Amino acid sequence: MPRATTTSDIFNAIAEPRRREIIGLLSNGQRWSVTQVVEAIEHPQPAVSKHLAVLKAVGVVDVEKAGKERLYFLKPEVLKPVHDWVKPYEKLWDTQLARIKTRAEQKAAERAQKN
Amino acid sequence: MPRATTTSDIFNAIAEPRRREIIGLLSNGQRWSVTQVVEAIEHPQPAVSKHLAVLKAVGVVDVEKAGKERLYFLKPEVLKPVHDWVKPYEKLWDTQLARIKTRAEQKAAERAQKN
DNA sequence: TTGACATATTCCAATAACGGAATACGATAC
DNA sequence: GTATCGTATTCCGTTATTGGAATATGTCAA
Repeated sequence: MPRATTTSDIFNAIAEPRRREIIGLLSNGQRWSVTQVVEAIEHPQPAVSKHLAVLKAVGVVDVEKAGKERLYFLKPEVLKPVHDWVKPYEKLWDTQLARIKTRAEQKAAERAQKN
Repeated sequence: MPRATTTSDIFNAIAEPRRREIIGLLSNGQRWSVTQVVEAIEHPQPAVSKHLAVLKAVGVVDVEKAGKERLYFLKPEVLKPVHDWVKPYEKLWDTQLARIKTRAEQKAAERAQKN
């Protein structure tokens, strides 16, 4: 069994850095033509069109026709599963950092006592 | 150019659902032997060992030897880049929901005025 | 209708994933 | 040392991906 398709879910779609970059561009809420995306990220037009097709397949972007242009825009809510999955772990490194910080403060307090 | 390696970064590593599942298991902060993981997720041992190897390669888990067992545990901070990347988008679907809510409230207010 | 522009699609080559099966390695116990 | 348990590794076949190049499709304007 090969690796899951890039279009099989949002986790596979965003594994590719340039696709995350495109999502980042569209995050300003504006509609972007393919040419604009091509100019922003430095990559040939066919490659960009392919990445956009993957993003569209998983639903994280959608298109609007405008004459000869295609205007892509973000559907951010499709990223929610990623957020929901990773959010709980935030607490783990938070508490770990908190623990380190606490220990550092304790040592500082000990040093202060000695003097 | 082929797809990026699953071990090339955390985004590629977590694209595979069973690897996310394993991360979920280890999120209780305990050390898990391979056998325990095998029993928890239903999957043959070699497959689990391979997934663990990928997770270890990107650093999101680490191992400790204990006799003939290998005890794996989570290094949650490696997930931080994923969290950091996706977090800003939260606001987008939040405001979108907020906008819908606002509109609903406006309509309710309009209806209230008519009566 | 011809041409120019915007975008999508197709074909290619190279690469790596995944599960499965078999097997190898390593540690303990007898 | 031999058996056994726990785990890792190797080999296999199938399949998708990626960028690149070339080309096709579609839309508008002159």
